[in-house]
Amino acid sequence: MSKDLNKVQLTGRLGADPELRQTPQGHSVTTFRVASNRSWRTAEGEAHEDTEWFRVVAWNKLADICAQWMMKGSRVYVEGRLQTRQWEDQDGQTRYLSEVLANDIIILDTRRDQTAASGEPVAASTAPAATLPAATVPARPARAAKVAALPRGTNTFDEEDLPF
Amino acid sequence: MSKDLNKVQLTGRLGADPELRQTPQGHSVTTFRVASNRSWRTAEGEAHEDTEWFRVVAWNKLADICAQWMMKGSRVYVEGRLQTRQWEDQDGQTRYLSEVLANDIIILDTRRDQTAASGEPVAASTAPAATLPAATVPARPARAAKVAALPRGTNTFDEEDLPF
Amino acid sequence: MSKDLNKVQLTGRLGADPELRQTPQGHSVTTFRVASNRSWRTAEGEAHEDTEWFRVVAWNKLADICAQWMMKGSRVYVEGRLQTRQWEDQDGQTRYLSEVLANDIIILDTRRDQTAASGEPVAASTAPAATLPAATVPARPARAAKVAALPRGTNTFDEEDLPF
Amino acid sequence: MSKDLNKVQLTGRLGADPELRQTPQGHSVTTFRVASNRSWRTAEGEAHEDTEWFRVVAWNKLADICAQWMMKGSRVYVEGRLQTRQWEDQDGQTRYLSEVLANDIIILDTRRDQTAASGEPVAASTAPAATLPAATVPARPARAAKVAALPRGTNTFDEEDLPF
DNA sequence: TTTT
DNA sequence: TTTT
Repeated sequence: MSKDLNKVQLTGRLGADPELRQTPQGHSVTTFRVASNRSWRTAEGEAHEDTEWFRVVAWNKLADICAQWMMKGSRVYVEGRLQTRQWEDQDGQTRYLSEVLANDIIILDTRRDQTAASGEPVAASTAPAATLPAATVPARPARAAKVAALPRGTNTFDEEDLPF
Repeated sequence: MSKDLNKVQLTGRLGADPELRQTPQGHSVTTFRVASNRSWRTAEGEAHEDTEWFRVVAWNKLADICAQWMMKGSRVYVEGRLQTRQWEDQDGQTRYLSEVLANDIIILDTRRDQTAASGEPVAASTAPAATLPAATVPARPARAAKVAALPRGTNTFDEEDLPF
Repeated sequence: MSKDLNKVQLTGRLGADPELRQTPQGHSVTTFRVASNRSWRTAEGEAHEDTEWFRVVAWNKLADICAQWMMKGSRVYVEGRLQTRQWEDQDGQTRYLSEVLANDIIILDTRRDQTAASGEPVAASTAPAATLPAATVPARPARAAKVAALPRGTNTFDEEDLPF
Repeated sequence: MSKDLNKVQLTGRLGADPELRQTPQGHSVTTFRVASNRSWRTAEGEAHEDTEWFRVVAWNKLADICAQWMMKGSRVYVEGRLQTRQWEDQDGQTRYLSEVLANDIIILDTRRDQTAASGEPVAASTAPAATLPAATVPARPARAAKVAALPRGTNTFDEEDLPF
């Protein structure tokens, strides 16, 4: 079996804050949705625009960084591979869900109103990169993990009991 | 609205011959499925492998080239953007289908048994690139377009009556 | 001869304003340099950082957009192919210069002090995308084209008399 | 300092066998040159072709795999980041050399006459991926490391005494 | 210096 | 559900 390329690259803005969860084994998993905008002109010169939504999943250290530095409205670059989960629904229909399993994320900007609560900029506002030491800023409050279902695990971690 | 990146790149082999159809407006549309293989080892050193299937759509000249030069088993590089179509099924459930709208394709090799029928290599066997003049080789027989449904058009062509 | 992949993708900030020139045939050519930063940790946990400089060339409409919307400090995404020009210097030594021939550019943000002169934001500050109609904003003053040398042309335009 | 994208992706064929060397610290370094072909038509329909040569460097395990599985004529996919080394030559001129520091390589095919010597296919002929267990095939004879100069190290390994 |  |  040969090795192939499977790469997705996208930029866009988060539609909501990322959701951080912990697996029973103690691995972090963060999911979020990204709106990627496109604008184009028809042959006649009419302007159009369009938004494509991506579901993104990040694991472990990358998951923690996402939860800490990104929020609703943040603009990000995401690179990863596309994986499509497939299952039978209650009506016996095959259902598909495609998502990007991230392996690299660059925060292109954070939301402007990030200073709202405190009145002064959180470090994240000048935070260049996802690789900055997390400890230098107060993490955003962890979101509760009201997790349930047990879909198929990713192959990176061989877990059968993911929290989403 | 800002312009964003939405790029998918994959290599893999076609699971079946490409399907070429014509829209009522006379545009060519070719669809095919690509199996992209991945192999990896667990921390313990166990070998694993996995296949991810992509649905790919190509339009116009690129559609014609795909139908002419590619077949079941061909190894290809595909680049395009990911688009997810979404609709309500008969049970009122939202269904999703993600596919790659190709804008560049490189034929990495054609199938080995391409000489099977005739006993001599079809022109595709020496076909270097997707950019070769199509007229220099006999096209593979067009597959019948037993087309029906009317999903959402792609924005590239503003068509409402796609043949697939 | 087969068709191959030759793709470069980078993000970074412009080290200086882009330089726009016109060829004798009336084609626009814009060049600029981009600083792409990288940070990493050694195995021992020491932080390091590094800047890689890219020379970028854009042609025609893309060249005009770059000159109009980008300036020193702008953060951009650039995609293109790498080409290395090569020549003999006066000492008979072979010299090389690699540059990215851009085919897609996304402006990720413009410089913060873009309002400096006028006290109010130039249109570029709200400029979402490189694809906006150029006519809606006053172009930055064209930089003079004090052009001279005649390096090897790009193959896109078959010109022998480039202005840089 | 922010984190940026610096990615090169190319396909092409090796102009010569890869050169494997060992650093004094015992790290493997393999270098090779890849010819990436491009064909295009002018507006008038004339066919043109062009070859771009890339210098590629791989380290450690990836270096070993390259040396073992690739040879002159092999077609490969290479992904990495571009780095430009710069130095003063004996005439005080600044010289530049750009190369791709590989982080992923896919072997797209091996050379057809790989069976030449033995009369039967080496395992590499069916070798799908760069990730196959090296031990299942006889390695190609290691090339001698007649190494000398001391250019600037790559930042991945913090070595000052590279063998090329 | 590759390949078709 | 994002953003300009």
